[in-house]
Amino acid sequence: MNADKIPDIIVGRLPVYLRALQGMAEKGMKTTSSQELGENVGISAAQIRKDISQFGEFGKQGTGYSIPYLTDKLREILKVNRMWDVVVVGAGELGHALSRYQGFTNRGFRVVMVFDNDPSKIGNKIGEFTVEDSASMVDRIRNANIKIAMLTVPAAAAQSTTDKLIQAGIKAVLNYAPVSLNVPANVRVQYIDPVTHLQRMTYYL
Amino acid sequence: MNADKIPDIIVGRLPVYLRALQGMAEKGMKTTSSQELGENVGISAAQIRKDISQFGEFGKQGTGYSIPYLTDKLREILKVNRMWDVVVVGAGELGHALSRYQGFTNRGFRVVMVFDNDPSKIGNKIGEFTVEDSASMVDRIRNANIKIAMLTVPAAAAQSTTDKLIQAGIKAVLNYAPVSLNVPANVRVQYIDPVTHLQRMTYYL
DNA sequence: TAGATTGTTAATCGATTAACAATC
DNA sequence: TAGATTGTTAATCGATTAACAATC
Repeated sequence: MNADKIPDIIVGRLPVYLRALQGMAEKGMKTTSSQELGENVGISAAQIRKDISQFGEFGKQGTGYSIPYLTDKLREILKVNRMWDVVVVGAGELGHALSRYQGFTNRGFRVVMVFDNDPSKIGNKIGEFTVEDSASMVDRIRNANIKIAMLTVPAAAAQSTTDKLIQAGIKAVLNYAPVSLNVPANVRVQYIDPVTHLQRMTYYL
Repeated sequence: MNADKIPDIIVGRLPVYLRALQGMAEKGMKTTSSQELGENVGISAAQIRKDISQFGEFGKQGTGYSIPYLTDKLREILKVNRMWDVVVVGAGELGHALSRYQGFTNRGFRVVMVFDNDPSKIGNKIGEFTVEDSASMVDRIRNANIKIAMLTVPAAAAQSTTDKLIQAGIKAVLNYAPVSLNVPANVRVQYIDPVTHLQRMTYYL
């Protein structure tokens, strides 16, 4: 469990393994092998064994990996064996969809607040949430000790909103705005921009 | 322009460069350097020069890169100097948001059809679109010669829907369902699962 | 011109794969 | 036991960085 020099590229594959294992569990499977898991996720068996073995010896020769056990271990490693509170910033259609998404809770996350700076949106209901004024965002996030934000504001507002989030103590940003963000080294950003993903595929068409 | 042995990891960075250049152009900038572009996107200047030089000599010593010229070249390389028709499969909240997203058209894509298999959704209007029955999907896509799909169906339906899309001639799938897809080698898949992105960050929290 | 910055080479660094002893 | 599969090592493969001549 040499927890501190694991390459990010390995960390990035663990959630994919975890997702596959949970899918297998739903099908009633009890064990799997690096071979089978690899076929499921499109990664070589050798790499899967190598990745997993960075964190401990979770398999058994001859029989492979216990799905519930490996699932538990991965959840522990990724720190999703708990519930993380998340804020949504930007109450447009995408923020709306994320706020109501049912797929977070059984994977370690729950949306707890939604913000926007548009007076015509502030106060609106989104499911159980009321859209709050961005003006109170920094205090609200800091007081609730929230560390994760999903950013669905327009590109032009993304950097300035991020700066505020960092002031508020946010350490992880899932950025849906189509723009690169500048953040301090102790803050993580992940990017979701459908267009960059599409453009990456058109190259091959 | 050795167009055929470019590593995928380089191809994957080009859309990010392109996005940054378009942002710079909007600010009225006319030229940039590998240094400046690198700071913008968080990549070393050396790597940016190396990546770009795989495709030609697009810069000038002493002055850097012309933003409009490099933009044109990247659009050409990525084949987004044209408009790609895209289908949305799954008319839930996310499919809804994607269907109405205004950010596609100026970056090479436009949604042209939306499908669902839920009778309560078929026939509904989403902006200018009418949700069509998935039963007619294969024919409709093949007849329109569409190559790109965005998949926003539930996880349980994702693989079978993908199989139909491939039958229909789809060659690129942007998969929002939280599951790995099995596809032939000539079909590309990109994954967008907010939870895997979040889990990749919680590791460091 | 002098200063700046590219394109490219060589060196370094890191990731993946193949292979197999250990062992369930 | 015999067969299967892990964990790990060494070899290979690929990506990144540093450095600098070329040149705008």
